[in-house]
Amino acid sequence: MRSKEGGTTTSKQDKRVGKIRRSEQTRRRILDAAALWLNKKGLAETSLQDLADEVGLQTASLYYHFPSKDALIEEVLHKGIEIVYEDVRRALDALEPSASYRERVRVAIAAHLSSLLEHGDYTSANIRNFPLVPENLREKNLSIRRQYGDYWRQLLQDAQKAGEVAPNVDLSLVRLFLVGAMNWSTEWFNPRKKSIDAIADMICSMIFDGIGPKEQRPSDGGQKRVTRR
Amino acid sequence: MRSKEGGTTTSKQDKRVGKIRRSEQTRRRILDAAALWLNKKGLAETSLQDLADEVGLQTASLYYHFPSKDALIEEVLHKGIEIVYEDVRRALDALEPSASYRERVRVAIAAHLSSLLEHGDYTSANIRNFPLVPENLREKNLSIRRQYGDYWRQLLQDAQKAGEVAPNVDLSLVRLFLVGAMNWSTEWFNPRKKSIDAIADMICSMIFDGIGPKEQRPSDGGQKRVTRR
DNA sequence: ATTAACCTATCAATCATTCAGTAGAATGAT
DNA sequence: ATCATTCTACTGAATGATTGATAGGTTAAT
Repeated sequence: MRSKEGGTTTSKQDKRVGKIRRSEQTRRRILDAAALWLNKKGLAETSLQDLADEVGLQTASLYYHFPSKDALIEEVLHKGIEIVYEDVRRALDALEPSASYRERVRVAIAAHLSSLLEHGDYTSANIRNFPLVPENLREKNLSIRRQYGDYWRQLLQDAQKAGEVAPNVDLSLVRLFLVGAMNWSTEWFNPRKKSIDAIADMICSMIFDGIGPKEQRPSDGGQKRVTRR
Repeated sequence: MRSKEGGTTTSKQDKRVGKIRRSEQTRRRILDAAALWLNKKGLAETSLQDLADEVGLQTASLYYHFPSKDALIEEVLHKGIEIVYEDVRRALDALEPSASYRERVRVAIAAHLSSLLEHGDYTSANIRNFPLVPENLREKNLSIRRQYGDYWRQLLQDAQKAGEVAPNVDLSLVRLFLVGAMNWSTEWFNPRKKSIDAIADMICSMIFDGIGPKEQRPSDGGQKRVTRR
């Protein structure tokens, strides 16, 4: 997020050290407004006029901060996955190394859902708009999307290697299926009905144990088997 | 599909009995073109100009067949779910009454996927555009969507009553999860990689048996338990 | 001769974008 | 401390292109 461009703490003749550049603020406000509108109305019904109104500017002023509408949208979309990716990775990194893979998957699901449904509009704006956004806007998104996909792939592979996923299971289908189901949650999620953690729990046991009737299964308490080698 | 309006076989002064009205054909072609564009480009980038070009008409001519763009889009969207709903119901009705619920679910999944990925653009146009389409276009869709949801709800409830789904499973989450995952398949499905039937099979056993390692599970052959009372 | 099916021409509205300007803050020179 | 200059952040007006939509005319089949 604070990576590119020297930005606030530039070296040469930037006297306002601790202060944030004024334009940085409105730039951010424009992006926020765009994420909001993209998420609520979709790209089809998000005009620069709408964004300018939301921020309290003239449409022409947006061009001081962004070279084009496409560039603006692109940045919102990029932030979208970047945020999910970071959230999920951070959540997994925070786990103890002894955590089972089942627990890891559960945490990853919860983090993805939380990022999608609670943390602002960027993530959901991305997920909801990406499928039908013009190709030229998608291009810059593809690389980081692939990275995120690989991250999940790796997680599931490790789980399988550790014996926590049956060896005959097609991981790529599991991944697509799981991510798809999570992404679709923007369409039905209602925070007053069920918490994200509860949903993540249920999805996890559904994925691992299935919904079929259990036969004997000696009720070993479940997740604390710590199968690492 | 053939419900409203007397249509082709009207009573009074309609001489061409077996023949299809000329306008019916082009009307259909317009709808087809709309479904195609909606699916490929999305509503944002589907203009009446595009549709007219695709069909070989002038944009003004579209207004002979439809009162407005909204009405045209609405009809495409409506046909969308209508088709899935019918496909799934037909597939289930074709099963022998002795079929297990697991088999029923498998067939329902296959039918939904097939309708979504193989049978023309209407279904996928609906699924992909609905989330971000303006509200006034969604209204007429909601009723039939709810019906289709109820249909799945009923199927899963029956399965649970019959003992083929564990009693403690939250069916509404299963349904939302399953439908979401299926609907997302438009984003990744590749017919050359895996057939729809194969995918349906895998999803089904994933949902019922889970991906976790199997313990003893006496390999009873599976689906032929016929639990109908 | 009537009607069904489509066309030409045109409409106002909205779209993203450009450009010339400007108020006010920051800067530098005195 | 004062004044002139430069730069930042924005405005106002206008651009051409495209949008959905309307009105009136034309053709072809019955």
